[in-house]
Amino acid sequence: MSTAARREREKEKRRNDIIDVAERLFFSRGYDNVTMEDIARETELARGTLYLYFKNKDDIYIAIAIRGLKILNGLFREGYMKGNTGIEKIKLMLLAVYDFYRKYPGYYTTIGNMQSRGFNKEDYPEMEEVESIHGDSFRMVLDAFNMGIKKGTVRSDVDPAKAAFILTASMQSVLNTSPADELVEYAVDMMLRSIEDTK
Amino acid sequence: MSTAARREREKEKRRNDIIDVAERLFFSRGYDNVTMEDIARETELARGTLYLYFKNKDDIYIAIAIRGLKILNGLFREGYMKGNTGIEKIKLMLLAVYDFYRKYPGYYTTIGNMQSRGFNKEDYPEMEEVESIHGDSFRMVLDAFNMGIKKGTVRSDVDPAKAAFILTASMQSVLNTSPADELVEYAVDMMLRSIEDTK
DNA sequence: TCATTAAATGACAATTCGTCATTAATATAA
DNA sequence: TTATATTAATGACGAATTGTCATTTAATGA
Repeated sequence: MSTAARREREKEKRRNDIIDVAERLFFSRGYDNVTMEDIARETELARGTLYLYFKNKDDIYIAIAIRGLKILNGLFREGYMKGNTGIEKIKLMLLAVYDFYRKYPGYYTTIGNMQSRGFNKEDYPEMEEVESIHGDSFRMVLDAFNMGIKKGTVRSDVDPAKAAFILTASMQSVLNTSPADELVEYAVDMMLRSIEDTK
Repeated sequence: MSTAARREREKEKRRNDIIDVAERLFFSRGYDNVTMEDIARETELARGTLYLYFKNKDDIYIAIAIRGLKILNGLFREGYMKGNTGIEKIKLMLLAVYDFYRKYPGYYTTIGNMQSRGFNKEDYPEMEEVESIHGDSFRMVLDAFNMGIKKGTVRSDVDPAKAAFILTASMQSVLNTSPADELVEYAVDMMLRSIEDTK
């Protein structure tokens, strides 16, 4: 009776195996220097088979980015939980991005590339999930701002949504420049300084 | 006697014509949706001829980005000149980026794409020029910081190099999100607030 | 006028993509 | 167990596109 269920599991497993192989290859050689043939060879499948699991090469790339986004989102959540005050939560979440960047550089660049490619939901329905995860992360930053303002650790004249948006975008771009630790710390301090309530 | 010189001019002219056509196509359809054949057709040249003027498709793309960088650099210079104090120069240069983004969205995204592709100087010698223009722009921001610190419009505990770097990177990434005017203004204010001397 | 140099051409091989008719494997029913 | 139906996998194929190079065309100047 559970045949169908097992089939489903196996399919999921195979899908994941493909992503495993693909991400290893993409991370080491870059998107353009990996062919579907390469992925097929390493997974010991025929090229055509890959297309039973993914629409095309981009589709695999998005799947990898989603894995990364989930990890990043988890780190965000940790930061959010650990921080006691609003401003502290914000700081820890900014540092979480840095942590992610260092621990998972492959995922980091994959996410960046995916964003700049601008896939649309019509062609790639998984982009819904991307948006959803992103929204979840953003909501945490927003919450931290609101809490900070209410409790007086964040300046009351700060617009939570705008500031949350700007801070996360800025953090991202600083990391895109492959900066030294020192610069990142400095950037975090600068950002916090611009929102901190110092009265 | 000036035959060689004229030849040189004509060659330069043709090169520019190719860039003209290519940028029109790239801007309207995006890099991946433009073929060398398309560019050849519109320039009324054979495909092979394009390769006499450019190493390959990426090479054309870089040439377009360089055009954009020169324009942006000019806007930077304007802002630098117009501003009376250090902080004012900084503000005007940040707004110059925004101005560039609005007036030349095609160049803006081309530059962004080029950066994320990470071309190296060995394969693409023109990347030297890219670096040089970039360095020139950066130097102006840096100068403005130094002046601001000396004259007291910028906080004295700000590290000019780091802050200059972070500010420009942040501005760029905010724009990458296709923001509303309102958000950009807010971002500029936030950034300035973090470096302003308010004593 | 004619030989030399420079510019342009387009046919070619190579790469890689995504499809699809066919084959193989697995599950279900008799 | 055997036959049938369903699901999964295959790889040959056509299409698109890239960059090259031997050949042709045009321009120069002796």
